[in-house]
Amino acid sequence: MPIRILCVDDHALLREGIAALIATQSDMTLVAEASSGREAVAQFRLHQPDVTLMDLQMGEMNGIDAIIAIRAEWPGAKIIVLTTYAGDVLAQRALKAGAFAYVLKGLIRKDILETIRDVSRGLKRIEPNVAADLAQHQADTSLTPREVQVLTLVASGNSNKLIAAQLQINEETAKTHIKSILAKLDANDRTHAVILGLRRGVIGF
Amino acid sequence: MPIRILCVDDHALLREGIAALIATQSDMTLVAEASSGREAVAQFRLHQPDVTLMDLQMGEMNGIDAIIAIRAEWPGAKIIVLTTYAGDVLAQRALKAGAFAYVLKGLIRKDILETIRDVSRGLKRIEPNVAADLAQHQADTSLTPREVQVLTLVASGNSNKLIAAQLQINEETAKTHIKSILAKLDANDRTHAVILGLRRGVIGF
DNA sequence: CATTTCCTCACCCTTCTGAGGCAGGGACTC
DNA sequence: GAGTCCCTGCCTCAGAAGGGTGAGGAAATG
Repeated sequence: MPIRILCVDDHALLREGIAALIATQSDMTLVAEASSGREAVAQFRLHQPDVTLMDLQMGEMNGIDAIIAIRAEWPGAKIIVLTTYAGDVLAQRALKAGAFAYVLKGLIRKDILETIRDVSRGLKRIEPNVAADLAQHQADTSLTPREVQVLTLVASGNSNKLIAAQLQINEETAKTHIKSILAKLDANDRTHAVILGLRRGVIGF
Repeated sequence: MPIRILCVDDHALLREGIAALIATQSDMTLVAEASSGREAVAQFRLHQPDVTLMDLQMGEMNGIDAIIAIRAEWPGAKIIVLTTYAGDVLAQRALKAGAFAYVLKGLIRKDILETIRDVSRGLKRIEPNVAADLAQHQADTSLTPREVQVLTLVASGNSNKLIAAQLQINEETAKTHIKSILAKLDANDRTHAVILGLRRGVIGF
């Protein structure tokens, strides 16, 4: 009984690569593909695959929301996050959402196939790189929702005054949030904070 | 006589996808793969393919430098840039370096195959999206080398004083560069400039 | 109920930033 | 040789950013 796999990625070429890779394995079969989070949920509903390979960056519904949606309906769903690169915060969120593994695209075939087999057996598996990142930062206090909101506005080039206006809070409050963000991310200034936020997956591009 | 193709990308999975795609076409054959710019030049030297598919973001030597190196040796080399997403500046530089086409990953098979055929016949081809971006910004004066250098330092969270120290120039000069950058990119402040620089491919991640 | 976290706001103070204008020297082009 | 672009430097000055500290209310957590 082969491992039934669903592949979710908005890059057709990459899905093609996965398909080709899986086709070479006698114990695996690709039962469906999806190019967005929304499609992923639909396809999962249709096929209920043993393992789902899920990208995070997608158009219609991101991977993390898709993971949450799928596991809300099927708590046993085994999902592997397969992403180009993403900061530790994204990895953390994905794992918290119920992902079984977090692997980077660009890995050699063997590693990806092994991860699929491991996960299909119910084992969890984290990339050494990602694990190191997680270990390094998991102790760090992460940003609060409000701080993420502020940082996002900072990333758009807003001044404290404009941020305050948009969030309908006092400018002093905005400054307090900024100060907190700088301290938590260990950033030199707001620009640095934005870069670190991007790198670590706190804010999107 | 099939179109002989070299595929350059640091993602093994994506190369796999390309390979699978090309394998379905009777008039194309994949003669070599490379996972870095350096390898790309070596493989080109070995096989002198009709068409090269080249990613831009790679570890050892980036795609643009690889294009320049290859076309320095073989001015007739037909290279297609195949990238996930990149700003207009990168596209501009790639085309200037001698790329025949600039297409985004995530396109459907047909478009990619058509581009390969067009380029193999010597036609150039630009993505509509990318072309629009280029048209929109090509009038803009681009950043000077020094300004790019300054912006890169800004992105690392350096103050004007530190930037000046690292470049061994006066802080006032650093400020002049910053002012010029802000004006050219039409940015509100340095943070905004960094974001715009990232989006447009002026600076890397 | 006690504690903690988060969001909110306030005040003081120093430093940095960004707008504006100006100008000389070097390199390159026409 | 004239013009242009780039890099460099200087000045002023208002406004913004950031460090430090404190503190109150709301909500969640134990």
